[in-house]
Amino acid sequence: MVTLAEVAQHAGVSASTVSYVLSGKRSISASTRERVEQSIQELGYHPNAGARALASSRSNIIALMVPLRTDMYVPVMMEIAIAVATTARTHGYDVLLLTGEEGPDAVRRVTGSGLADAMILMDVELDDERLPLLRATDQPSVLIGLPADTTGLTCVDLDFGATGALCAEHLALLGHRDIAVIGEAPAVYERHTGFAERTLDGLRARSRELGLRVLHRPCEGGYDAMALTLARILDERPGTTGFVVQNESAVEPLLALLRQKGRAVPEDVSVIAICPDQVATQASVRLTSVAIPAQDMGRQAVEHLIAKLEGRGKDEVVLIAPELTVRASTGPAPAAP
Amino acid sequence: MVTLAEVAQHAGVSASTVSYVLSGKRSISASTRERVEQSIQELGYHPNAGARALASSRSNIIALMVPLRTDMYVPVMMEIAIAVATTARTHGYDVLLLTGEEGPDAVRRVTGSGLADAMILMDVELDDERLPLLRATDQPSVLIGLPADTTGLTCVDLDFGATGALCAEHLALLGHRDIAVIGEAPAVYERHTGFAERTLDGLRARSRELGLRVLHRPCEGGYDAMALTLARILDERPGTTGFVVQNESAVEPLLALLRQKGRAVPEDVSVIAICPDQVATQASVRLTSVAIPAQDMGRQAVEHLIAKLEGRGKDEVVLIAPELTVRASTGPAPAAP
DNA sequence: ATAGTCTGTCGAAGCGCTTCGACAGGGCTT
DNA sequence: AAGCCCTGTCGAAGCGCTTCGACAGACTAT
Repeated sequence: MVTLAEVAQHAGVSASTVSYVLSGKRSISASTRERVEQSIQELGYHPNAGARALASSRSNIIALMVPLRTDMYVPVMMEIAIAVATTARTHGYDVLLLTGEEGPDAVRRVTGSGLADAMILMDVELDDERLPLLRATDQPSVLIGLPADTTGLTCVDLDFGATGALCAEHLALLGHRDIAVIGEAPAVYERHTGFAERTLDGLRARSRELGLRVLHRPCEGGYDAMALTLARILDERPGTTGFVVQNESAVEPLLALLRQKGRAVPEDVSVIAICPDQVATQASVRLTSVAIPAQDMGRQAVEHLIAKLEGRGKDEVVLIAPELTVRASTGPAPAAP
Repeated sequence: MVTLAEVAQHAGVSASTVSYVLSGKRSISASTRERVEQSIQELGYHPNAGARALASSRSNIIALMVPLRTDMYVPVMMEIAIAVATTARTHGYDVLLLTGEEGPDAVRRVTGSGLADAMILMDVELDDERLPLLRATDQPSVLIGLPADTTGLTCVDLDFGATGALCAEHLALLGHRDIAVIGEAPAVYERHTGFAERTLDGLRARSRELGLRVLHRPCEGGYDAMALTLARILDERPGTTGFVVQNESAVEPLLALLRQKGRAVPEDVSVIAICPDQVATQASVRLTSVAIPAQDMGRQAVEHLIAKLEGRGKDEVVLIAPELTVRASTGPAPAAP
């Protein structure tokens, strides 16, 4: 293992000079800088992370807490995680992957040990146990998701309220009057993650203004659950012509079932999905959808975190504006029979 | 920040004693141990990761390199990553998330800086640029996947050859004679990741023994690509009655298309998927499938890595035996017309 | 010419921990 | 009773880096 001292000796300067070349915190003459950089190259020097962390009390590591359960939006989580990792690297940070398993203890461990300089939390619940800890520590953090009380916190999330409203608007504009919302699995609502409720609230509020009737049904993914849910919806509101689906694993079953029942998409019924673009374009019908901007969320979370680490940046809630892309699954409501 | 020294003072012992209580590397009397543990509790002490890494030259961190591209098996990757993280924690290790983006440089950086004690690589290509580096360093590593040359390496993977054979056997046993393999996107083959080829080789070899005719077609996911691929297959081999699908995003489109063409599953055609169980059970038909044991792969990779870190454990290739679960998508071949 | 200001470099301290050798004291053996 | 070996504890060195204050030398202002 090559050390700073060896580089210094090789370049004929003192250790501190090498350190300053590396950090740029003091001015160094062009000639020495070159000599040092040359030596670093030749010897293949890499600063020792532990020593650096100890001396500077900054680890250059960001902790990312991902949910342990994988009952929803797995590709989204993955995409966020990857976006976080790549964005962090462009700022010279590495990412430590924590699972939700340890819960609040993980927060204590990370802040206590100086393992990471800051953290990003995903899958935040409305009244998350980790929040008091985050507020108590002076270590910067960013949430991806929105808890009930955001005071003293920085949060990044899709504006799910606006997303719901956008869906309502689109369907209303096409002349639909009775719409159904296929929601996440009941477990998601019980866990109080918030985003599902916010979507629904936004959608309901806008629907009221536009005169839409809304029926909401949570739904486990899969064919059987969807079949049951759809049957109930059509039983209760046979005139339903618009569907908003917020559950990746219900999308394809829904399309198959509609097909099977002889209801053509988009001629007879319209379907909007709230899902990543990839899902929308690969479905059996190219879906009109509101995208979940996973990359953007990950990237913004990191940018805000870095801003806080550098003393810039304040607590704030960043809601990303939803965008609806019209594809082949929505069309004018059929004339009333 | 509480330090070792403060704990020592609080407990009325020396710093080294506290250290030995923590590490258990020397015997400590029950009474002092208790006193020290008490102090640790009271003061809320967490050892400083940087200092520990510097002094012991072990970071207690495992690096995990995940693929940057997300063109395939994303849920599998995620599941593996989570399994790695949780298993690592049970052994006292944390996980550093690296993306494939940096390529070989990431390996240099991690080994050079002592950021991690060991690494796990996913998405290994047959002739991966990172392999020479891994062989050159004395830092332990485990691959998830199988390169062309495994000498000096430890690898964990599903036995895709046996997986292919298993699919062939199942279909042959049911009386099918003409089968088609819907493979991964062409890009996957071009990248030489190996697993797709191995599946095919295993399947072809067993098919030859069993007298099956095999048609292989790579396929981008999605409805349109699948439609094209299926049309070509049925054009070339109209008598095809068995499908093996190794591409998550082709599964549902295939089922929809078959339905649309009036070919009933499993009465007219049988479909086997090579995919995680979750996908198989949530599809519009409950799919007979060979599971991709993501959790198991992640867990085993960590176990082997830990073994190497502890001096036990040797270079070896661990192939996980595939298991075929019969569900509702396969049945006897229809009588010849 | 003198004092004052920069610029570039160095030496030394110290970050919080692990670990090695030393050693006091108690229990054996002989 | 002398010598020995354990067991449990301590002190000190040192891991590789950052950073602070010091300072030599070159330059500017008076």
